Order: sequence, then C-alpha cells, then structure tokens
Amino acid sequence: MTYYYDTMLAEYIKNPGQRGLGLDALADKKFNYEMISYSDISEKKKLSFEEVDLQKAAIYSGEDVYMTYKLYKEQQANPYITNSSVLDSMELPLLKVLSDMEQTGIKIDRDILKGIWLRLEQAISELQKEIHDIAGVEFNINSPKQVGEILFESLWLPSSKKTKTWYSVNAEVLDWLKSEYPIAEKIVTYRHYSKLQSTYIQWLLEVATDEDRIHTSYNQIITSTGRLSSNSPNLQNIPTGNDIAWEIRTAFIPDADEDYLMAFDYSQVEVRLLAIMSGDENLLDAFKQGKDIHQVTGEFIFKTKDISGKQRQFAKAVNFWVIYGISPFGLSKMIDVTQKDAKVYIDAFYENYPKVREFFDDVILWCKRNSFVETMFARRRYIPSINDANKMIQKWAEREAINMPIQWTNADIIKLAMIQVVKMLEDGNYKSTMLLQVHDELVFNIKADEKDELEVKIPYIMENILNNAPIELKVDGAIWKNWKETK
DNA sequence: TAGGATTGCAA
DNA sequence: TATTGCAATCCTA
Repeated sequence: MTYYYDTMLAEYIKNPGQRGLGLDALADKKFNYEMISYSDISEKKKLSFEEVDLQKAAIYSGEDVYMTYKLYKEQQANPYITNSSVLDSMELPLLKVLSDMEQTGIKIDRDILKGIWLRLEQAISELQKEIHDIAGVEFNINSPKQVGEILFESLWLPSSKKTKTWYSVNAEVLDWLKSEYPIAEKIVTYRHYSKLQSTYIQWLLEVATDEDRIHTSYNQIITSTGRLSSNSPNLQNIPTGNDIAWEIRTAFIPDADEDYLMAFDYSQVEVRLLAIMSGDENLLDAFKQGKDIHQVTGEFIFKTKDISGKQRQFAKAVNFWVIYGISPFGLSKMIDVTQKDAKVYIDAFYENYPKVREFFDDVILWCKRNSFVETMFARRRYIPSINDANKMIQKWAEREAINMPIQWTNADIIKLAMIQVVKMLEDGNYKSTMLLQVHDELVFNIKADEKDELEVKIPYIMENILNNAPIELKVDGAIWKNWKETK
C-alpha cells in the first residue's frame, strides 16, 4: 500500500473555503518564505521544464520537496488534522478515486453532437432573422447592451429592472414581456439555443479526445460547501431540459456497444438528513412509513388530507428551502406567493416538525460558542461572523450555520459512497467502472455480464453509508444506453 | 489582451 | 432577502 498525502487537502479540511492552498501561498503564509517561481527559472515562461537549466531545475524541485515536507510536519502537529478521520478516510482515498475517474473519461458520440449542432445552427439563424425583422435593424443579439437599446430605446417596451450599468435583459425580464411582445420570446429561445450550442456542443466536441472520450477534471478543494466541482469541461452542469437540450445527454454513451450506462442518484438526501440529525419524530415516521414527504408536509401546511398538485409543489419547495434557513420574503419570491402566505407555510413546517426548530437553534447556539459547526463525520467549518456586531451579517452566518451540517454531510456521504463502491468493484474484480459524479448522482459504465449484480450492489452500498441511522437513505437508479435524464 | 459585467446551466 | 461553481460573450481599460 502506497502511502500518499496532500498538503492542500489537509489545509482544506482545516479551513474549507479559504483561498491560497497552494504550496507557494502556504510557504509564504506559514514560514514567511518566498518560493522560486517558475517564471524565474524558465526565462519568460517560454521554456518547458525539460529545457530549464539543470542546476536551476534541481534547486527549484528541491525547494518544492523540502517545503512540502516542512508543511507536512507542520500539519501533523495540528491535532484537528491528526485526530480527524476526514482526511485519512475520506479526502485522501477519494483523491485516488477521482484521479482514476478523470483518466477513464466518458465516451461520447460525435455524430450525435454534430447533428444537434447543425439543427441548432439552423434554428439560430432563423431566429436571428426574425428578431432583426421585428427590430427593423440588425444588431448583436448576444450583446445585453444592444438588446437593451433595441427593446427599451428603439421599440420602447416597458422596462422593469436595471443592472448596475444598464437595463436588465435577463430571462426574468424577457419572460415578463413575452406574452405581449413576441420579440422577447424569440430572444429567449435564441439565447437558449446559443447557450446549448456554444457552451455545450461546441465545447464538448473541442475537448473530446481522438478516442472520442471526455476527461473532466475534478476540483476537490475549491468549494465552501464540501462539494466537488468539475471543469474542462464541466460535466456537472449538462442540461436536463426536455427539449433539444435533453438530447445532449444521448451523446454520452457506454464504452462498448454491449455495455450499459447506469446512473444512481440519492433521493431527497437533505430532508432525510434533516430528519436523522434533528431526530424529529414526525419527519422520521413519514420516512419510516415510506410516505411521500412532500404530501405529508402539504397536509400539515394546508390542514387537509386532500391537497392539490399545486399545494404539493409548494410543500416541496418549503421542504427544500427551510434547510437553507430561507426567510418568508425569499420563499415568496421563489414560489410566487405573498410574503404572508410564505410565512404561514414556514411556520406550519416548524410547528409540525418541532425538533427541526430545536435542532437549528442548537446549531446556532453551538456555533456562537465555538465559532464552528460540524457534520456527522466531525468535519468542521468555521463561521466567525456568527458573532458579528452587524445583525445582517449575523443572520447570514446563522443561515450558513443551519445549512452547513446538512449540506456538508450530504457531500461527505457521496464521497464515502464513491470510495466504498470503487473498493467493491476492485475487490470483486469487476470490469465496470465509475465515470462521473454529479453532486448526488454517480454514473457508471457497466459490463453486460455484471449488470444484474451491480444494479443491486451499488445502490445497496450507497443507501447504507450511515451505520445505525434510524432511516435508510434512498437511491434511485436507471440503466441506459446513454446518459438521459431521469426526471 | 485581461478582466469585469451579464447571462445561464447544474445540483 | 438560498448556495456553489463553470463557462460564453461582450466590451472597456
């Protein structure tokens, strides 16, 4: 067993959310030592490393090694780092898992992407013509400034919002206009198609390898929420829409014709975690009895067993937003009801899940005393602004404190699941591989003869990450010949 | 050419 | 007056 370590990961678990976790920054911060920069030895950054003068390269490299060691020693003297299992049992094993996923990549079908590209191109040029006709002048539809000029100073449509510098012309504004002014709707559609074409189709085709595979990079230490991020390309924001956007996912295909793509995603993890962590009986009972949690909350809020589809939607939003400590104002904006109604919904939620309120109050109190909050796995996040003199800042910090234990535990759970699932695949000598992580979803390439076993084993591991929890986590799975949307 | 501003995609 | 992050495009400095 090879031992490996990462000073950046250690620094991240100590204080997530901070910038400057690189060797240069840490050497400067901790030892007041200025590292030799690469441009110093490479003459205007033009030289690749093998071209650098050997003497200089040796000193540069030696310094890197020495500083890494010095930093390692410094970190190992920190009891939080050495006592926490988060680094050893979570982040470091995950590092290897992510590295393997990056190298594996996922296969795409270029022809499908090219086909979508052409159809988008056609639609975009038609829309462009129609928009220019209505405007009576040619302009750049991609330029918010020019769109604002045309809509509000040439066609004199009623303007609503402003940005810092100009009329706002975002989707919210255009949606408001589109029932009366067809140009607004056409611009919305134009933008939608341009977005798909340039940000997704174009970009995916550019970064795909000669073997038609896409290799994203995961960043393990960037977020302040414990999540991973993905870039070059970002495979965590591939569209899920139900129009042509949906077809982009059909271009993600298995390694071989006879293989399958399988996706498993955690369902309502955060509400389930809220139930577990708060210990609220009503919430726990609903899950134990396998009830539809949005229905249950809806029945509480609207005081009837017979709630409408719309009421269920409201209840769903309340279940979701309460975890973020949302205010009546925020909720009213989000689901388009009056502030008064929003307050009634939120109050009803707390009234019927009383231990949730207690749990949140306890978290805030704990945070005020200790300046940090923790996940179920004792991962810490410092929130010193919880004691800020400014009430606004304090309230903000309180929402952060409420949300952190749940959101970060959620992130921790899927990290552990990834490690355990990969271990199972390795121990069982399976040929199937884990390809992607999209926050609460894992995507696999599954060999045909392993399908029956793995479609049981993988979700079983995911659902049983928490030992001794009063309720199970729930995982939905789906098997495809491509990566289509589940919802 | 760099970077701020605006916009929009996901969870 | 949820959050986080990645990326495209325009356009000014």
